[in-house]
Amino acid sequence: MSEEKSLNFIEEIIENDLNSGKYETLVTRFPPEPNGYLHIGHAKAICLNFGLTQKYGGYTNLRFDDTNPVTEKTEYVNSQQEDIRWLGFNWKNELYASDYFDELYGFAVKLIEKGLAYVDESSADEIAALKGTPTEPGQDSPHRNRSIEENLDIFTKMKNGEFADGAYILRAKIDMASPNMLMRDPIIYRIKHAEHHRTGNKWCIYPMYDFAHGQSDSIENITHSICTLEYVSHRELYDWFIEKLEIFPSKQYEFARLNLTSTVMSKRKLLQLVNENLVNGWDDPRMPTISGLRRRGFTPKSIREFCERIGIAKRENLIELSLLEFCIREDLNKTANRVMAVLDPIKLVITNYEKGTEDLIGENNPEAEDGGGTRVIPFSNELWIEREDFMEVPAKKWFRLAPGAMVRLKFAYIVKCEDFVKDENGNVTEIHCTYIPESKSGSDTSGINVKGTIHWVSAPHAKTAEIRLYDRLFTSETPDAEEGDFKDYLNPESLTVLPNAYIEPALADADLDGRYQFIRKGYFCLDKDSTADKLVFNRTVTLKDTFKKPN
RNA sequence: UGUCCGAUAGUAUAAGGGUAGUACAACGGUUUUUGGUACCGUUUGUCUUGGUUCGAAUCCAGGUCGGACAACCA
Repeated sequence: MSEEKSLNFIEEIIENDLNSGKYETLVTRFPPEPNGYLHIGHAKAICLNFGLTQKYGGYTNLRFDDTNPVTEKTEYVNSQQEDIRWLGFNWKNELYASDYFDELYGFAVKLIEKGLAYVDESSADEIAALKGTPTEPGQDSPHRNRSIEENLDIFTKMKNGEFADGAYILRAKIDMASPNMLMRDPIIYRIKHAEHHRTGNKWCIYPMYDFAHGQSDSIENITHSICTLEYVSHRELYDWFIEKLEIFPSKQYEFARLNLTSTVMSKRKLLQLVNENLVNGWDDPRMPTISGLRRRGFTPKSIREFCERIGIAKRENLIELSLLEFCIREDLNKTANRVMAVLDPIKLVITNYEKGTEDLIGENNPEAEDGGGTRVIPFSNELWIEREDFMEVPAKKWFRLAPGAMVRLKFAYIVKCEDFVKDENGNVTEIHCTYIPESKSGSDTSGINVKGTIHWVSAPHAKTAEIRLYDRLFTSETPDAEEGDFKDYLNPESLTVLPNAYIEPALADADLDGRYQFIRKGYFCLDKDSTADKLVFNRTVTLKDTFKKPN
């Protein structure tokens, strides 16, 4: 028997509509405004819309909602397309609301002819004054009852560029006393003498969102127009236009947008972080943008998995960052090769190692489906190890290096700490060990069992690299909800740069697509800032750490 | 003071009148040449008050709490 996987509320609606024969083909759309970069919240909507048509058949359009020429740019169109493709989705048609400007203009004329729209020369303040409040009804504009002929005449002149911005607007004639503020004669066209990224200067009037979105859905025969909760109150208007215009009845459904702990998601706030140089651009690896996550080392698969796991519902939610971290660890654990890098080095000298150097064999990834293969790792009597792997006075349950203690050097020998050197400030500068020749990894006949295994890099063979460690961008789990400015809660330690870490020589061939586990330190990837002489690695995420530090 | 939407473990999400389940998190254990992985286990929940019913997370009514709505933005 097949496993019954439960459906979310949108899937239920779709299955009902398909089973009842209401629709034969499912058509959805992803409709971003090209005015910024896509973030993980958009990824949720992308996975939903494209995922639905992958599951039920039909197709998904990519439609740019470009009805406001002053905020939109081709640059954003391109970056948004790149991000959607990177996530692994392909749209059926690439469309633009601006493709429909002629048709939309015709719809406006039709509404005027039906006596359902009028031009209004009131100022923005005057309109606001008559709008009422959520608890009080509004009042009719003095221009509400102009003749159809006059409305048509002025609207034509608006289109022909005879008026300055703001001189007139076109409003739907609905009900100034409606409990829904959006139904109080909403503005549907405004004059904007601005160059549009696609239509250039052809138009000087542009439709508002409410007069473009539903009609665009209808033109494309979108069956299920899925958007976020803040559009719930727009649905009444959405349906009103479709009804009065007598066009294909697309239906709008709303789900709760994604909120993630310790970050912000609003475009306005992300823009502020970029503009005020609080991060290094839209693709800063600390940003929740798709491009930031990509640069950080997240995989498309991990993001799709995340979107699958968070679910689709109508209640507001705040997802814990740990779920995103789980998703990327789960993917990388199976795919990332294991290598060794020492982030905070201290010298370890093996006093009885006479061979000079030796090539050892290391497994690339025992968790990989194909076994991962092996590589050569050079070894010598002088190594770099992690400073935190040595304690002069070991804590309870410490099973790394300490005076007299033994540990396994990963892929190599067991060593015993015999001595250490301190500088005049009391800092340990060098650790002296002896090794057990019979304990070589893979052919250990020593019979010695040690609890600790530490990573290392041979000092004479090591390459250096810059390593960038990232932590959560905000110290508050809910920076949006805190008192005062959200920027007051930025985490000052969200970025730590280690300019001179040591990496094993095999990493010299790292490329931008590679994903690596630095053994015991986390998952890393090469950053685009790398040059031939200077490699830069980003830490995608740490390994899960269940070691309870003393104290 | 209005209208609309919502409420299930710490966080999400199922159960659609009949055993409140799953995942992440947390905690404990086994295995381990990564204090990782894998495997096993533990803790924690139906906002509230009534009603309908043999039986309610589910249906109904009232309340409480949270969110959205007064841009010539989307």
